[in-house]
Amino acid sequence: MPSATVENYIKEILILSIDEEKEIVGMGEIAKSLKVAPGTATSMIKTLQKDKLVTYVARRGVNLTSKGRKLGMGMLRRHRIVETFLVETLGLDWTEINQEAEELEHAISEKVLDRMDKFLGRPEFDPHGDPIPTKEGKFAARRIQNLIKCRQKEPLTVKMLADQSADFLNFAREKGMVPGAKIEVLSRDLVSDSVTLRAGKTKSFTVGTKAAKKILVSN
Amino acid sequence: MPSATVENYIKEILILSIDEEKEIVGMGEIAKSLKVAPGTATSMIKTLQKDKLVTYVARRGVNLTSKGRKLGMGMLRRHRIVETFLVETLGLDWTEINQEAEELEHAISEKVLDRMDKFLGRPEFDPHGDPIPTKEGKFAARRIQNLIKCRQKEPLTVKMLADQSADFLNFAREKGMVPGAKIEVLSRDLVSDSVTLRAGKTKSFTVGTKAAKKILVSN
DNA sequence: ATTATTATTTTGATTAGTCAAAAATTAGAA
DNA sequence: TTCTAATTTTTGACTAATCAAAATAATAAT
Repeated sequence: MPSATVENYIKEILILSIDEEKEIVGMGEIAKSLKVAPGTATSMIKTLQKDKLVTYVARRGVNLTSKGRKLGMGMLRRHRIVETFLVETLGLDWTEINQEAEELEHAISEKVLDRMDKFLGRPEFDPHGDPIPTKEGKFAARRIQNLIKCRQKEPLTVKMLADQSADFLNFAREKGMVPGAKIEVLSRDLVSDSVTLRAGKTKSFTVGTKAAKKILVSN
Repeated sequence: MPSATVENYIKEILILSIDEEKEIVGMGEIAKSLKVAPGTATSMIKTLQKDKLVTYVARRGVNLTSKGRKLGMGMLRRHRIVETFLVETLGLDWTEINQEAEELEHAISEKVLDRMDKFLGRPEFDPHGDPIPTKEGKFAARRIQNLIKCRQKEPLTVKMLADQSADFLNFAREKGMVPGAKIEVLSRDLVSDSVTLRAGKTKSFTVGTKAAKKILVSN
């Protein structure tokens, strides 16, 4: 049985490699995202290598083995099912669930996880719109994402508005961003903290990144 | 924040002191129930003492301080709410929940616990019939009832047999209905004047209402 | 091509929790 | 009471995970 620490390292390496769309992850990134000293990461990676969860070339980086990838996907599955449960069943706010899930994901047995999954109706996406891996470790085909992460200059469909305040919903409707509407991201600029987009055939407009994160779309 | 290990020691000391109805718990008992070497228990107790969770006199035994008792009751509360959730919501069998709860009780935040408690309707007893401490660390009073009045399809604990005749006591013992035994009422039928029940995991059987009134149980 | 900067790895220490086995103490039996 | 047996405490050692700081290697800058 891998320890909670091992599970965290593997999950983090998987997330980093998905986010940056590359196989090899640098030692610095790992240490930084797990908030440990760089030397700690190095020594931990060596034990992960002994356990055949990663391959590692000194001063190059780390790569998940298929065993490691399987474990990582399992952790992502746990994490996201737990998050979904916290929002759907217990009514927590989706801004506070990550922290909670971070603890629970290590404590929950395969059996309880499966029951929870069943209870929730085998959801495919978590409350952030991220896909929940299947038991076999594969992602569901479509990806629900926000306007910061999604690809640009591609047709997208609004799936959900992750802010239920009347102000926000009114603004969204006014601009034509209702669930089901077709929109497109024209450009993004993190310096000016803005995203420019067009809904349907209307005039393009610009929103801040905070608002953009609340607009969930699928491709 | 106490570690999971500390939480386990304190919970176990509380359980032992409740079970045996005495304040002071011996080192041997602690080591045995936690399955650690005796020396390990001794050294751990010393750190618990430094944290003011127990008082300890060498070669005498261990006693919870009010701080320790509060923590212990909190753990019992966590454990029992989680168990209730596993049975009520996820449909696990009440024979397998202890192990699961043992892990989850350390990972669950106060907030999630409270939401879970609310979701379950603030239950007073767990699936084993043990009382769930309140947030203030007090037990709800147990309700002692006979098999006619008690609720069906719920685990119950035999408390007392209200007929001291040898015949009746022999019959009861033969069926496994000794004080402390876990039983469950499967069905009641006043027309045929009978109550069907099961003691532990044995085969179910049926008794008349007159006998059923003499079997006192608590939930 | 050197030097300066940045990233990574080593080294030596620390903490929590554990065990095995030796030493000490208490309790029980003769 | 005195000796044996059981219990408890001490001691020394070990593992997992961590950090700080020194040593090393790779990258970027001049």
